[in-house]
Amino acid sequence: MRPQKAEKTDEVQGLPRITKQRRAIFAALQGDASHPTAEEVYLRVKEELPHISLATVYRNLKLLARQGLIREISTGEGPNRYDFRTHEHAHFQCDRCGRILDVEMGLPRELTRDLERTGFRVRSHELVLHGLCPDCGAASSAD
Amino acid sequence: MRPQKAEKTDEVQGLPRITKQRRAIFAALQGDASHPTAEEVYLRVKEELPHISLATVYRNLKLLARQGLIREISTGEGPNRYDFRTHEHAHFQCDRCGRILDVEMGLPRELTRDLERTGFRVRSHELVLHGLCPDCGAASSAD
DNA sequence: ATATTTGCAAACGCTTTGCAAAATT
DNA sequence: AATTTTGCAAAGCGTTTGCAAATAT
Repeated sequence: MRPQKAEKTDEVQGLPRITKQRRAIFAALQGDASHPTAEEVYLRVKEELPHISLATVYRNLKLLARQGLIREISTGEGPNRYDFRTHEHAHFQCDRCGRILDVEMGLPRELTRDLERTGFRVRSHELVLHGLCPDCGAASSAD
Repeated sequence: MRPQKAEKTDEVQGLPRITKQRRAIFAALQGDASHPTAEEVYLRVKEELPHISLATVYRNLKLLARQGLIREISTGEGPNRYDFRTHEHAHFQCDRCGRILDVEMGLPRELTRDLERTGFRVRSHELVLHGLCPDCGAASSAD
C-alpha cells in the first residue's frame, strides 16, 4: 500500500485569478441591459483588448456564470445571452424584433410549494415568455 | 414591363403530406413521457423503418412542432427534447439524473396581465425548473 | 515556483441544408 | 404531372478543448 498524496479525487479547481481579460469581460457586461451574446461581448471587449480571443470570452462568461456573478440565458434559439442582473427575474423575447427584455416576475411560492411537497427540491428556474414587445405590438396592429 | 406570373412572394409551402416516416415519428412520440431527443426518436423509429435518416427525423419533429402537434423543449443544455403533450405545462429537469419531468403548472393570469397592461402581447412561455427530483433528492440526503 | 489563464486552431455536438431520386397527392 | 419528401453527405452554428506560452499568485 503506497501512501497517497492528498487524494486529488475531486478535481478541485484553484482560486480564480483576476486577469485583465476577466475584468474587462465583467466590466463590459455591467450596466448593459441588452443581454448580449458571447460574440457581442467579444466585440465590445476587443476595443479595449484587441488581442483577446473569443475562446477566452466564452470561458470567462461561463466561469462568471458559475460563480453567480452574471446570469446565462438560453432562449432556445440562437446563441446564449448574458445578463449582469442576477436577481430572480424572467425574460421576454419578442417574436418580431428578437430583443430580450427583463421582466420583474418571480415564481409564485404556491407553485413551487406543491412540488416540494411531492419530494422535489427546486433550486432555480428559467422562465422565458414569447410574444410581441410594446414597440412591435404597436407596429403590427398598424399593418 | 413583363407580365409576372402569380407572384411567388410569400414562399408558400404546400400541404404537408402523410408519409410513413412522418407517421412513424409521430407515433413513436405518442405516449412516450420520457421527452426523447431527436436521436432517441430516430433510434426508436429505425426499428420499424431501418432506412430512415436522422435528417428526416429532425425535419419532421420541427414540422410537427410548427404544426402544434408536438412540443419542442430546449433545456439550455444538450439537445432539444420533444413532448407529445401540447397542453400548457412546465418542465422540471433534475440536476443529478438529467431526467425531464412534466409539471402541471400554468402561469398565473396576474403575472401576464401586468405585462399586457404595459403593451406586451404574450403568446407563449417556457418554464423550466431545476433541482432534484424525488428519487435523486432522497438519494442525496442519504449520502 | 506553481498554478491558472491565455490565444490559437482544431474539434465538437447538434442541427440544418443542397441535391437528385423516390413517394405522395 | 406536379410538388413534396426522402436519404445522403456536407456544411453550418455556437461552443468547447488541447496545447504551449504568458501571467497571476
